[in-house]
Amino acid sequence: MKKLPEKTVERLSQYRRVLLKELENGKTHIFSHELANLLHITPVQVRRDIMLIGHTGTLRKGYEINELVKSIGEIIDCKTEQKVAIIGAGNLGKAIMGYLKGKRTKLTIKAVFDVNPDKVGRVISGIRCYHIDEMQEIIQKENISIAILTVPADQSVQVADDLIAAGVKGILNYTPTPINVQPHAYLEEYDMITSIEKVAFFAK
Amino acid sequence: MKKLPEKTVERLSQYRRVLLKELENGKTHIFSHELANLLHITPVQVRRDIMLIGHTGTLRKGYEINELVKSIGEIIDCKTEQKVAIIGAGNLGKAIMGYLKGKRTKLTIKAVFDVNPDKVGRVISGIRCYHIDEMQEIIQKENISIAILTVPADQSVQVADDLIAAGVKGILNYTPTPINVQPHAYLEEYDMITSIEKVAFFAK
DNA sequence: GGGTGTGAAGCCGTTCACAGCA
DNA sequence: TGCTGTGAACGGCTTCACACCC
Repeated sequence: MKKLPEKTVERLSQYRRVLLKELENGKTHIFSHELANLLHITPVQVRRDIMLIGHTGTLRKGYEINELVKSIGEIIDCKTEQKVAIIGAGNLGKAIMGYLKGKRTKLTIKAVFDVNPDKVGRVISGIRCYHIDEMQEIIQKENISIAILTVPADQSVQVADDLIAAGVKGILNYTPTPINVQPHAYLEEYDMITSIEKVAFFAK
Repeated sequence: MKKLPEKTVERLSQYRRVLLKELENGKTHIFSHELANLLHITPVQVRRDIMLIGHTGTLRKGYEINELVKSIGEIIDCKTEQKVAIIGAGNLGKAIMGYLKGKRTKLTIKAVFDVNPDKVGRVISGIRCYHIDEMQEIIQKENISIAILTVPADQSVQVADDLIAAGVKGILNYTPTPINVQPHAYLEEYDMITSIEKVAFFAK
């Protein structure tokens, strides 16, 4: 499989989610323009993405939803379970735990880390909270490969370095401070303040 | 001023934030490569963005930080204050309130809306929480132009329609359900689950 | 020499236009 | 006819390469 464009990967994740919902509604087949409407994109885009994962569509009734979901899973899911840690048990960290709760994904949150003694040792949304000093040890022991950073801005660089040193392969940084990682690791950064200012700008 | 690229607007927001921090540290001038390093991007990118806002750099010592911050503000800030509402006072909504708290922006959060009776009528992070049934009335009365959507997925479409009907000009949708808006309004969508799955994919 | 400003080239992602198939 | 699959054109953003200036 040649490399998939980033945007295609994002959309595949969304396709799968709406397809699963359609399955629950009893639908078995779907046309590219139907899937496109659900996500407010173009049918060509949908067909192009599906083409890229090598799933060749079907005969007369569009795509067979079950098959398509399976094809997407074969592409974007890891064969082995991927373990996730959330660093920072503040409001954002808790929000993310809530979102991932009971989702049909191959991702499992194994630990959350914080420094607040009221949280350390407790179980939050079903996830055990450890002190951040134990982070590297637990990440290695549990073989956690993905980390989501929701710590205060001034700590993100240090924490990110520790994460990479502990062997994490992917970091999602929700901190406003940019970090960087070894080239063998993947980094995605998202800054809410920037997004809000962007909306404000284009809303003028 | 011709239209600015979306990506440039995002970076301008980040430039300003790190520039303000540098000012606090006593720096008065900065080179494009220094600013670039702080954000892990290229110096050319920085110069190109600055060129696009018409701020022509300075003599020997790089850019005068004060001037640059002012130029950015003139471009991305509205002359008049822009008012923001957060719809949904869950963990994510509270996280956003916290981030915007005491930030030096022209944006002010005027209200938060929820259905939970434990929250309605209370003041959360300094912001008054109203019942969502009052949303349209208050948005019009307060002249709120920007809304941030953090409600449960099944309510986002209805809420978005109500927001647009009430005259909101920009929506930032953190809900996993795609919405759409009249062409005169600006919409930005961000789906955390998708981002996590994307990181997981590229971390393999 | 070491910085900025910028036309031109390159890259990535989307859309067009159309062939092919049931 | 109405859908899928796809080469080719297009557009936006980034990078290259270089002119210019202190």
